Amino acid sequence: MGVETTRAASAATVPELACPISAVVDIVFSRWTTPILWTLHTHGRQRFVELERRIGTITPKVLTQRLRQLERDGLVVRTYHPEVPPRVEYEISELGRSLAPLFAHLADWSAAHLDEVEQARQAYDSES
Amino acid sequence: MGVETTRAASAATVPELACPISAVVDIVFSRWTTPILWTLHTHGRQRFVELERRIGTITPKVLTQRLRQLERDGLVVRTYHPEVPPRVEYEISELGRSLAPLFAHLADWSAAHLDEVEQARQAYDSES
DNA sequence: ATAGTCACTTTCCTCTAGGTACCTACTATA
DNA sequence: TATAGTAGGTACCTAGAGGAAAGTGACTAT
Repeated sequence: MGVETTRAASAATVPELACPISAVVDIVFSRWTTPILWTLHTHGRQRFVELERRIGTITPKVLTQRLRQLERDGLVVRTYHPEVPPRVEYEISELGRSLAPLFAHLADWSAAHLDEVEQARQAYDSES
Repeated sequence: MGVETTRAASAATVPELACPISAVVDIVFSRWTTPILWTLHTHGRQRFVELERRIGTITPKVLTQRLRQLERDGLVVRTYHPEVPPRVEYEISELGRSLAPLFAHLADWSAAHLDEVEQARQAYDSES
């Protein structure tokens, strides 16, 4: 054990064998990606600082990391304008927009069932 | 700092202000929950060791933690039979089953667009 | 001359999720 | 006698994610 580093790592650490949607979950629902995609979706093309201010609690380092990852996955398009001061704009790609019905589906489930989750938690916490 | 532990933590760390689906994502797509729910969904009610073997790479400690969390959130029902040796069965709750179309939607997106993500990654890695 | 803007980058540090290993009590089987 | 199976609990440890804060470079405004 300890030999599987590069490509065998997927079999050792990623639980995709038991779940065909794990790959998508890693891409779309890793930390900070849904607030970024949601902000980009609702406010359209915008600059780095606008994203930073709208999300509010994210640090620039993490925002850069997540945007790079989203760009690499083809969900976000980055446009660099070599001006002074530099201007960079981010927008959702075509591929990213194809997630919109999925997010709407999630929002629907949230509206319909989130209070049931809250009730289940209160019941669980109060009994045992 | 360090004072916000119980309820102020949600405002300090959770990015829900910018994204109305963050709460659902935390509940449904936190680590190991999709393999567990998927296995429970496809193989029906089953015991702890069956889940452990089917998922394969999960440790019993983490499996216990995740199952407790899913039970608390009302997505999974745990049934304890006080026999010797003890027998415990897990199954998806009604609330958990309401996630099925969402998971199907995700599987559809995966089948339709996962290769585009892979292509985007290769393009990104080869150029810069 | 100083401060401010933008889009990051870098360094340092903390926190915790998760892994390893061992433990429980009881029974059936070899 | 010893081992395996059952569903976990507990203690310890490490790797890595993520936060805080300062720096960078080129230019502008005061």
